[in-house]
Amino acid sequence: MAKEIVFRAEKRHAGTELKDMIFKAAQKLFVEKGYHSTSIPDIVKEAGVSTGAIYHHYSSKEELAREIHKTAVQQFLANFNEQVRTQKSTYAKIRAYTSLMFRWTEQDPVMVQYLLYGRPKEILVRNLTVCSEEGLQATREMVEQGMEAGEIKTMNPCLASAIISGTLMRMIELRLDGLIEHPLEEFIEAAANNIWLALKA
Amino acid sequence: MAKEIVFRAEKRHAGTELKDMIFKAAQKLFVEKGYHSTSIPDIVKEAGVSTGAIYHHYSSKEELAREIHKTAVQQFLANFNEQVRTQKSTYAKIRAYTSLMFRWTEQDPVMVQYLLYGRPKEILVRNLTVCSEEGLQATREMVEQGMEAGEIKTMNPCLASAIISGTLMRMIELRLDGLIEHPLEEFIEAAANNIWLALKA
Amino acid sequence: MAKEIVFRAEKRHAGTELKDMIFKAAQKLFVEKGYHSTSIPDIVKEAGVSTGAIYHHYSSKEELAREIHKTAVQQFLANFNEQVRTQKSTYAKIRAYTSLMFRWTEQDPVMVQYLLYGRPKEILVRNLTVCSEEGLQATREMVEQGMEAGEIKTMNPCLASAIISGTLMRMIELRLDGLIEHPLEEFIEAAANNIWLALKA
Amino acid sequence: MAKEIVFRAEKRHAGTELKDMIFKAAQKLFVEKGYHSTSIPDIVKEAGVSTGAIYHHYSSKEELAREIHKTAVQQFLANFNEQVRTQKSTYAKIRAYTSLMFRWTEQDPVMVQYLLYGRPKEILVRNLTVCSEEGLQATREMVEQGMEAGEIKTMNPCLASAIISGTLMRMIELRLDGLIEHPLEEFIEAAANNIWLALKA
DNA sequence: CATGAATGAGTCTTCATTCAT
DNA sequence: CATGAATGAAGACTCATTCAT
Repeated sequence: MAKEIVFRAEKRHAGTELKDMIFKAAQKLFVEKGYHSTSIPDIVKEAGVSTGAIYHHYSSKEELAREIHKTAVQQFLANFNEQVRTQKSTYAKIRAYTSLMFRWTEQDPVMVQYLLYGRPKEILVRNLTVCSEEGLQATREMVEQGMEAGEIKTMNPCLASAIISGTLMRMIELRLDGLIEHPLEEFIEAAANNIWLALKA
Repeated sequence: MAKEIVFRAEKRHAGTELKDMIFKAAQKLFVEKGYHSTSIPDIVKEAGVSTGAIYHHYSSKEELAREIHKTAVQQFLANFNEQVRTQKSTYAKIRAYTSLMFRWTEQDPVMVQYLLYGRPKEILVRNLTVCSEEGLQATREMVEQGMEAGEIKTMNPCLASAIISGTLMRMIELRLDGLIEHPLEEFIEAAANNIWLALKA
Repeated sequence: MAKEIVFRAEKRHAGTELKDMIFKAAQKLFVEKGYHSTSIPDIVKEAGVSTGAIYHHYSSKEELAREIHKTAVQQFLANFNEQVRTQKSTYAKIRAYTSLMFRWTEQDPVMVQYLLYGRPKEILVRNLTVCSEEGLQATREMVEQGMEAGEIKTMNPCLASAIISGTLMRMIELRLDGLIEHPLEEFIEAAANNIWLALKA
Repeated sequence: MAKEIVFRAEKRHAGTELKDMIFKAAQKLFVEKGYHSTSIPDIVKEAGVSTGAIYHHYSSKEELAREIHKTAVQQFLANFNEQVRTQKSTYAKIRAYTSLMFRWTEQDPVMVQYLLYGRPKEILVRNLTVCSEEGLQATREMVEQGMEAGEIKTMNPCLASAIISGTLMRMIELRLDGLIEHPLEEFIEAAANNIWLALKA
């Protein structure tokens, strides 16, 4: 329980410090104020770089947003593969998934917020959060394997996925909004167990 | 089961047809393209009214968005009070809640979408969807009464609420995104039952 | 000295109270905030009438301004003819002119302000205040008669007029701006006498 | 008398040519058409720059107007200090003041017009022309020193100031309005002398 | 006569993006 | 690589004016 869990956050393009400063400043502002309310001048100020520098590293504001999104997704998937997929039983997977998301939220709320709210509705063509798209795939796969193995009862996979990801996302949302005051780590056990009650064969 | 359920959508200020046309056009566009990507000229075109008419009825684009939001919330609460609160047992309430939201989604997806995604993050100060704020209150109350009555097991109320509203919201989201192809009505029974498994004493 | 001096301010179009309310509200606002910063809605609020009423009585905002201007000029000329022109000696005329303007300022600052600042530069084609145009004529005539009579020394009539009207206007301006705290009546004697020193033969 | 008098008009921020072009175009238009009747597109056309350029150099139309005003005041004060304050006798000062204003009017009527009419009534909070505020201070000081030195008779200083500045302003006004057809330089001698008659001890 | 909802041209301003230095 | 002045299309909003009731 005391072993350190490291959340993957690979360095982007080593050597380009400026690019990283821009990335972080933009990520912070996009989450804080939203994509449209964040102007290039805002990022310029926050990152302490010049306008030109931004366009040197990203072809447009949109690409910058997409890049941040992509990074969030990649981190999510890497973490999921490493910590969730590797589990044997479905229950263990659900517990690991819960643990992953709750811990990550406490550790890097900005990134998780981007994953949840960064719904690039007005940016990207498709209208899905990470948790709807890549996260959905991952959750669905987990559910279907669980059913095949007879660990999860026969039910509509979408419903099963919705119970898992819906509950987790909602808890995170409540925590980020300040409506839950305790660290989410305290709820890992209970959340996973109750979700399991709804699904188990 | 066959009795017609009418969703409350009271007419605003009879006689002000234009106001209503503006309201509906804006609501549609805000959901479709998002608040910031919807310009006043867009609304003008969609509603077939003049720029001035919009500002005659709403003091600003923001107030227009707020008004739409408020209406959505009011309808939600009215429906909730009428259809859910009146139920006796907690299970019946959860079932009624599920039924309400799933049917409503099929009947007026635009309004429900506004309730879910209309998260006026960049508009209002607080960052909560209806389902986080008013909806949260409603769900929480339901949960706490259920616990007092011994129908729901003792657990963190936030978690219990998250299981209920998270699952419902996620199902609706998947449906609105086209990832669930069947009408949500088909899932009322199953969703309510499985949520109940996670909560019952 | 105690006899009541009445400043002419004939009623406009007896019977149309509304027109008068509009006139007064507009006059007040034009002086307070300037022509361009006063909107029709502003006048509607101040006068407590409807938009339509304004356009019923005046064909446009500009005409309203012109009407106010015209009225101010007419009052000025009527007062001038009655109180100044009737004087015998040039000194008496200057004294009467000074008295007229200073007393009027104390009695109806709004009207006088309109006369001075109401420079309808952006409204009318010509760029002259009352005091430049009609007032100029009046002053000039006074000056030229004084010269012919040998009371005023031979000098450029424009310069003579400028000394008279310039001094008076400046005093009024300082008073209206609050830089002179005593009523202008106290300065009638001194102002007239000193102006006279600059002009007398 | 034939020595060239140079009116101070220091260059602003060398290297920012555009800023200067904007400044001059706006100054011209504000004088010609008034602040409110001059639109940003008007300035864009007149200056031959882009909209953005204006906002790159000035934060708003209002700030632009204020900047022009400030510059006019600064030039006025610099000229006043250099040419008027340095004179020994009060008569010499009045003569120098007259000379300064009349010559300046002929040389840079736009700037002087801004000083006189640029009354930023609807822009600034206070309602005073340069000649009412900074100019007033300057004139008043001159008058009070003259009285202390026994050169000007004892009288209300406001009245004395009004005689001086009122006469000058009025002459300039008449000249700018085309009612005086000769260059004001021809009137320096006479104006100063007659003003002096009204004030001398 | 009076009303005030409706109009739409025009206003100031912002901001993503480019490019000469 | 980096800068930031310059661009201009597009945005939200205002307001004088009209007209059906």
